[in-house]
Amino acid sequence: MSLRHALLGLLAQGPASGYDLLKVFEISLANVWPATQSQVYAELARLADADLVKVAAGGPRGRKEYSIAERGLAELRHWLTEVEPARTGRSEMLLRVFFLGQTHPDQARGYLRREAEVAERQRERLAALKQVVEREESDLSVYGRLALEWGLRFSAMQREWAEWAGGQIGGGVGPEPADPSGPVALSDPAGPQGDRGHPS
Amino acid sequence: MSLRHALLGLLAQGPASGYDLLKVFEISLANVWPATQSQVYAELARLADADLVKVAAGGPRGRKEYSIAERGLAELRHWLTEVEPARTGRSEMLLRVFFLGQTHPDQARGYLRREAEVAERQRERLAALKQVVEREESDLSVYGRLALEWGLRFSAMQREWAEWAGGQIGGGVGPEPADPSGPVALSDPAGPQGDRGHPS
DNA sequence: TTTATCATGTAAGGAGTTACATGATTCG
DNA sequence: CGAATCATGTAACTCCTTACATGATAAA
Repeated sequence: MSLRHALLGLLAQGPASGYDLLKVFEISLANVWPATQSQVYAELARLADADLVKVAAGGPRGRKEYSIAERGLAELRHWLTEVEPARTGRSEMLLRVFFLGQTHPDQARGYLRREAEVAERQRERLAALKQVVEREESDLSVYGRLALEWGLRFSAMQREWAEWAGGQIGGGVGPEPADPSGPVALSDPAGPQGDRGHPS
Repeated sequence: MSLRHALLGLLAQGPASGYDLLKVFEISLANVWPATQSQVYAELARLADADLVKVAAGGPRGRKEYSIAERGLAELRHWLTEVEPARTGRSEMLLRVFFLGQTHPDQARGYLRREAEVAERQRERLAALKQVVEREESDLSVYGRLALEWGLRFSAMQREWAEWAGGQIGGGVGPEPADPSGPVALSDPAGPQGDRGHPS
């Protein structure tokens, strides 16, 4: 139920319409908590229904201005300080890594190289944003900067890991004979496979 | 649709029942792609229906043994090499960071300190697992190791960031007067807020 | 006047979670 | 015999995505 809290958090910084909030999701929260138009409008309606926000209808073109209510602020603070964050990460990127043995080493290396490149582009984008933010003496709060720094560190880590990982694969760099049907092909009858690593 | 590919990936390593696969999800893929019992059984049925896997019914107690079909293997390889990974990360942890200005600096620091501790425990757990894996001369494929290493690097990064971030907050370490209703309280009428950082 | 932007909603479906429900077999 | 484990499924609900649908106002 974190979309709810994202909306409360934004409304705690000042009143806004669904449309306004949507913009913030696109520009600013896109990489932390993406949300679609459908979702935002629906959740705002629920929030108003639960008296966590107040609505002032009647702006220019059907515009509704939402502002946080006492109960909403209380809920936000409760969530921030007393609710244990869910850490159920899903990573399509890592899921693929587990099964990369099903491809040629060359393809596995290619996959990791592309990941390294994507991470590097991301890092550069954030580094540029950081420059802008620092130069402009900031609209951006301390906390926004912390998130930005997380992104920088994450993308640097990701790039370094992907480069290292690419180097770990096989010895052969040129084309090698394909191994017949997988990496180790554990098809023992005694149930499937032993333990595997579990990161994050 | 990655649960589908996770199942195909596991079945590519050898036949298994839904129950077997569930175990793998609990032990091994839990941190990369968690899945529940409901989900696994339902998806296996769909997979069989689409002829991506074959079923051999009739084990001891209603046990059904699934094995990957040609089409399934083709789909798996296609996904691994030709489908661009979705990078839509959601992070409850970072979402909170954005709104930490709604609490006392002390509480914000507390939050980040707890995150650092959680990350450190995670790191230790993975480091221990790495030792085991290295000592046992490994059932764990090269690729499992790559994922494990990712987890180690990620949790180290997370811990370092959280410690650094805690230090960035306020100057005051003792109790400070609460600021009335938020950090900067951008309640300007000219639409909501400027740009904010967007990490990963 | 046409186009872009502002502004809000609904509907259908996929994916995930939690809870319920049932029964067979093995081990102590 | 009773408990643990093996083994499979269904139902209800929440959350998210994609697509459809509509209309007002501001700027060129």
